[in-house]
Amino acid sequence: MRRPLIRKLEKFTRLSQADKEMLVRIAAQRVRRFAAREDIIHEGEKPEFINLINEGWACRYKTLEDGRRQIIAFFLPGDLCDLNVFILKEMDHSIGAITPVAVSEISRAAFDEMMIGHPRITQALWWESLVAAAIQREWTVNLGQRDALERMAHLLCELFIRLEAAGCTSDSSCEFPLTQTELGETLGMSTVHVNRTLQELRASNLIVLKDRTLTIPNLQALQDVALFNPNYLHLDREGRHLDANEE
Amino acid sequence: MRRPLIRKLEKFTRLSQADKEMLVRIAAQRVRRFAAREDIIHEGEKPEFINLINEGWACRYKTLEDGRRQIIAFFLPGDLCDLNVFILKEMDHSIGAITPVAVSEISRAAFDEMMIGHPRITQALWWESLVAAAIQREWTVNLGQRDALERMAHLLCELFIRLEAAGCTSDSSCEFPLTQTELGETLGMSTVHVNRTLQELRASNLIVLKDRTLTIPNLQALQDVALFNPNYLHLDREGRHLDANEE
DNA sequence: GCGGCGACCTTACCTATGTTAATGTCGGAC
DNA sequence: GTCCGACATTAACATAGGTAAGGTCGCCGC
Repeated sequence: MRRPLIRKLEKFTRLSQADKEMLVRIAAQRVRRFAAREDIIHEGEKPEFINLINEGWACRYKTLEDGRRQIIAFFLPGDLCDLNVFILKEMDHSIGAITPVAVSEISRAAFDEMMIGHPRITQALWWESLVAAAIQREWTVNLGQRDALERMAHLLCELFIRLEAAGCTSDSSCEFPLTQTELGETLGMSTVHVNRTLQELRASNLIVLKDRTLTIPNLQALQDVALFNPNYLHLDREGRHLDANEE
Repeated sequence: MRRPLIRKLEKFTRLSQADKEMLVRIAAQRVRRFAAREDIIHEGEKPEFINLINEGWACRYKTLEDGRRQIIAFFLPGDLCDLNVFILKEMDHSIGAITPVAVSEISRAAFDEMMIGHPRITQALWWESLVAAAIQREWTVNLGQRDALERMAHLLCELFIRLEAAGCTSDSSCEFPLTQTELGETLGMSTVHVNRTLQELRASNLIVLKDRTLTIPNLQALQDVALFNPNYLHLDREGRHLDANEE
């Protein structure tokens, strides 16, 4: 069985056996499953748990009064929703499943226990939440400055690299469940233009996207058209070059 | 002397006298001043402190290789830069002064001391960082879904309400130091279009903007054109209706 | 087997916003 | 007092991307 959270956190720091057991235990209790398109939590509800995505893809989204919808973030396997959300009185956005998902609910008590007894996990979770914030900032840059082609390319690079960190890719391919409508809601463009843009990336041999599978034959080339700089993902562990025996 | 941080945190919770003294003490040590346009910290540097803006406006920004610049967030008096940034190896963006600013540097040690001895402050700082994340999400929605007029109106509403929470407004006016170029870099539009959009808001009597002063004669009306919903700022304190004696 | 539906693709046309460039205004340096 | 730079404004024109409409295909329920 894959443990995407552990795999991801180890990009940041080494975890002890006890740390890993703790994380497995946390992820095992209170697992809920949702069908594709189902809401995990809805705007206005009181948040009671930290959600951890174990399997599948989910997203944050927000809907304006007049129906326009914006996808604000994607949650991939191993992603945590919001450390400490329970401080807030109510959700200001919704979280919905994109594919069928398995989610672990982490209670306030379990979270506090972890923070006290496992300083390395605490550090690693801080890191993961700082990275999540950095991703959100990069999306701001993406929407504000890049044109449609760059924007799409950037999103694909990011998702691919994040999936890789969670151990959800093989070679240069990954599952890719997003519809063109969802891509449009993410990138702030119409489905028509999403289609045009994907065609353009295909025509340049930058991507192969078919049957919910994405292949990126030359990631560097795609990064180049996206003006993609992976530094915001903070995946380079302190002293990583010393750990030749990994990956 | 104003204490915008204390004022803001009290929107979330009541602080004890000891809490307030702690915050004053923290804000007093290691104060640095920067001129307008100067960088407080630059992309690539190692973050060593949490920065607290005491006076003036600053911003996060990021520059693409080809020179395009996106302003990612504004820091107003009382805003903290990033809890726990020192976990990261290097900054993935820069923070620059917009006006002359006074910044308090909070060391890792001072931060830890506060976390241990002052649980209410800890809670309040968590709240402030969750709100900062919510603001970043709302900017994603803003750039993705709203058109130029809505986008500008939304930004103005947000800034005004945040300044109000920090005690930096009087009646329906506030200082407003942003140039049209900066507004463009924030909202992902050209300066020409920023100008057109401001003219339109002025013509509808939604704003008065002159000599670096912004007046919003009817905030509700501006919120209506922006499709602005203040819930993401989480300014309504638990049981606020019980505290009739405030504000 | 048929009707319906959702994902996807396509075309033709239209508009919000960008680009370029000229002009205006104001405050500071000398 | 004049020169200069920063900022604001305006106009004329260009284009990226939106809208509307329709078509194809595969899948599911009955």
